[in-house]
Amino acid sequence: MRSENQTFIEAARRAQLAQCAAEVIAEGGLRKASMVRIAERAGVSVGVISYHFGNKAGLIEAVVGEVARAAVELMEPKIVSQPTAAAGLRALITGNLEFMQSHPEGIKAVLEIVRADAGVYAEQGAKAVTDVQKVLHWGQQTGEFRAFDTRVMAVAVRAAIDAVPPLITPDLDLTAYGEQLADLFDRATRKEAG
Amino acid sequence: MRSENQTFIEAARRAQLAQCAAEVIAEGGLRKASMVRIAERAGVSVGVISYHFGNKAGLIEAVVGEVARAAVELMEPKIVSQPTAAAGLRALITGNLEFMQSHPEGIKAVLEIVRADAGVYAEQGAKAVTDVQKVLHWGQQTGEFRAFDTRVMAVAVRAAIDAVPPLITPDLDLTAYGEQLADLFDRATRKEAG
Amino acid sequence: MRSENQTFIEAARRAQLAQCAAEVIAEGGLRKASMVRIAERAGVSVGVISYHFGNKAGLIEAVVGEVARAAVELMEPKIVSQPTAAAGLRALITGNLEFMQSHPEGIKAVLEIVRADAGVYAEQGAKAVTDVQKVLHWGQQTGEFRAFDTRVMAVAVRAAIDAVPPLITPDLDLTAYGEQLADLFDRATRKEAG
Amino acid sequence: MRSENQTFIEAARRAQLAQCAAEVIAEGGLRKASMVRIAERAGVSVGVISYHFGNKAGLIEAVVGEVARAAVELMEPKIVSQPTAAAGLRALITGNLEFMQSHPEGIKAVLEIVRADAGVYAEQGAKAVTDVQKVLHWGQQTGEFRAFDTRVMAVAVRAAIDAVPPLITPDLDLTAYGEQLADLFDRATRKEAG
DNA sequence: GATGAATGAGATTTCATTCAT
DNA sequence: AATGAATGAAATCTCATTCAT
Repeated sequence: MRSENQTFIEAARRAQLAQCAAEVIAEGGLRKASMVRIAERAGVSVGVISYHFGNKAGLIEAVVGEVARAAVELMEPKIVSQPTAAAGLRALITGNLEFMQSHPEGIKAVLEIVRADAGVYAEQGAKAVTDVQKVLHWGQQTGEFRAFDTRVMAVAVRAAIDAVPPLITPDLDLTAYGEQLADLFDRATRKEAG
Repeated sequence: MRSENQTFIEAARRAQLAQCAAEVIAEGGLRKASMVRIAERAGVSVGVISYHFGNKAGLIEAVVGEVARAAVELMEPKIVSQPTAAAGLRALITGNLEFMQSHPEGIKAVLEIVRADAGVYAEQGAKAVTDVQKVLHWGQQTGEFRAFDTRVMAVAVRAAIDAVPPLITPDLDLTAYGEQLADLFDRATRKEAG
Repeated sequence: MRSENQTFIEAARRAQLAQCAAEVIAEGGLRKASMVRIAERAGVSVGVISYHFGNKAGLIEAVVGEVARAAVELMEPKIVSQPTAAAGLRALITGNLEFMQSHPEGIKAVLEIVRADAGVYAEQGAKAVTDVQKVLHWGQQTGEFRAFDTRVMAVAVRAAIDAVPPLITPDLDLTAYGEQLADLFDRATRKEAG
Repeated sequence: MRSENQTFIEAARRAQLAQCAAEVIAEGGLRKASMVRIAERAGVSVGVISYHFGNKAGLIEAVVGEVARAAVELMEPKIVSQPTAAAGLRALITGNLEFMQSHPEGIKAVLEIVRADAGVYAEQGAKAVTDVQKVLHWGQQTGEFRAFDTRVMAVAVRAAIDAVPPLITPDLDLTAYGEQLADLFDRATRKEAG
C-alpha cells in the first residue's frame, strides 16, 4: 500500500512536470525552455527534474510520450471504427484537429521537439506518416481511392495537419478547419466521379 | 582593377561562408550549427565570420537572403507566365521541387532557420503562404477552382512542399514527386467534373 | 531555521563576492576586473557570479549599492545634525574621509565604476554634487557663506574628496588630511572677516 | 629634400590620426575607442595606425603627448611670468580652463586615458600635482600664502580643474567658471586679512 | 525526496595585432 | 605606405548537471 501510494505520487509528479515543460516549450520554443524556467513554472527546484527524469532528455521524452499516448488513445478507436477508408481518412484528420483543441500546448510542444531533434525522433516521425499510409492503402485496396503514391499523399496529409498548431488562436475554428482539410484530401484521394 | 578584385574576393568569401553555414545547418540543424563548426567547415577561424557578417545573425540572414533570392529568381517567372491558375499552381509546386533539386542544402537550411526563429521570420513565412493564396484566389475568380477556404488550402500546399526537403536522398525522384503533389492539389482545388 | 540559514548563506555569499569584486576593482581598475579574476579571488568558478547576480552588471550594481548604503548610513546623520552650515560642510568633508578610512577598497571601486560607466551612473554623480550644493545654499541663506557659484564650489568639493582614495597608503593620515581639506573649503566659502 | 618631405607628411599623418583618436575617445570613452572605430573616423584602414604608431599603446601615448605638449606650451609662460604667486595660481587655473576651451576633445581624451590607465600614467599625474605644488611653495615662501599642506591643496586644485571637462557644454561659460575657481583657491590660500 | 549552490563546458562577440598583396 | 582579411585571445553569458545538506 505504501509503495502504491508512492508510485501514484511519483506518477502525478511526473505528469505535472511534463505538463509544465510542455507549456513552457509551447510558449517560448524549445530553445528558451531551460531546466530553470521549467522548474520555476512548476514551482520546484531544478534538482527535482533530474531526480524524476534523470536528465533533460528524459523529461523531453516524457513530454513526447505523454502526448503521444493521449493522442493514440483518443484517435485510434475513432479511425479504425470507420466503415470506409474515406471515412477513416476524414476521421484521422478531424481527430487530429480535435486533439489539438483539447491539448494545444502538448501538441505544440511535441512538434517543437520533433522538429528540433529530428534525428532522435526520426522513427516517431516515420510512424506518423506510415499510420496515414495504412489508411491510404486500405482505400486503394477497396477501390475507394484512386491510384497515387501513398507516401507522397501521406506526407502531405501529415504536413497539412502539423502545420495547424502554430495557427491556433482563440478565434480559429478548428472544427471548420478540420472539415476543410478533410474535404481537401477527400477530393485528392477519391476516384474521379465520386 | 584592384578594388574590383578585392570586392570579388570579399563576395566570394561571403558566398563560401554562407554555403558552409547552409551545409552545416542542413546536416545537423540550427542548434548544432555553432560558429566554431561553421568556421571549421570553411577551414577558417571564427573571427572571420564576425569580420564578414558582423555577427551570427548577419550570417544567418545572408544564408536566407541568398536562397530566397535564388528561389524567387527561378520560380516567379515560371508561375506568372502560366495561362491558367491551375497551371500556375502546378508550376508553383513543381518549381519549388525543382529548386530543391538544385539547392538541397540551401533549402534545408532555410527551413531550419525559419522554423527555429519563427518569431523573426514570421513575415517571410506569412508571405510564403499568401503567395500561394494569390494563385488560389486567381483560380476561384476565373472559375477554375471550386469554393474552399484559401487559407487552409494555401497552408496545406506550403506544408506539403516544405515537408519534402528532409526526405531528399539520392534515390528520390523529385520530378515524379512534384507531379504527384501537383496532381494531388489539382484534384483538391478543381471543380467537380473538370 | 533552515530557510533563514539558507538566506544567510546566500546573503553571505553575495557580500563575499561583492567584497572580492571591490578589491579587484580597487587594485587593478574596472577594465582588468574580469569575472574570471573576481571569481579566482573568491576561490569559486565564474558561473557562481552569474548565479548570484544574474550578470556582471548585477554584481557591479551590488558593489555600488553596498558602498553607497554604508556611506549614507555613516555620513548623513553627522551632517544634518550640525548647528551651522560651516560645521555641516566640515562634517561632510571629514565624514567622507572617515568613511574612506573604514572602506578603502569599497570607495576606490565605486569611484572606478562611476567614472568608467559615467553614462549609467550620471544620476548618482549628479546627486553627489547636489548634496554638497544643498549645504552651500544653506550657508548662503544663513549668511555664513559669501556669494559664490554653488555649482562650481560643489564640484570642487566633490572633486577634492574623490581625489583622495588613490592617494591612500598606510602612511597617509586621513584625519589630518580631512582637517586640511575642511580648512581649505572653510576659508573658500566663509565671509571675509569671520 | 625628399626625406624632409616624407618626415613632414609622416608628422602630419600622425597628428591627424592622434586628433581622430582624441575625438573618438572624447565622445565615447576609452572603452569604445577601438582601432577600427578610430581608423574609420580617420578614413583609413586599421593597418595604418599600427604602421605609424606600432600598436595601440603607441597611439594613446601620442595622443597624451600631443595634448600635454600643447598644454605646457600654452600655459607655462603665462604662469611663470606672473609677478606674484597668487597671480601665478590664478593664471594656472584660468590658463587650464582656457586650454579646455580651445582643445576640449584633447583634454577630455587625456583625462579618460589617464584615469583608465592610472598605473601607466602615475608619473604624469604626479607631475601635474607637483607643478601646482611649486606655485604653492612659492607663495608660502614669499609670505603671500598661509600655512597649509601644499600637497592637499595641490591635489584639490588639480582635481577641481580636472572635474571641469565633463561639464563642458556650449552653454557653459568657462571664463566665468575659471574666475570662480580662481577666487575659491585665492581665498583658500591667502593669509587672513588679504 | 527536495533544495539550490556550484561547476564547467560551449557559444557569441569584440578587438588588437599580423601579414600577404 | 596602405589595405583589409585573418587570427587568436579574452570576456561575458547561458545551461545542463552534480552533490552536499
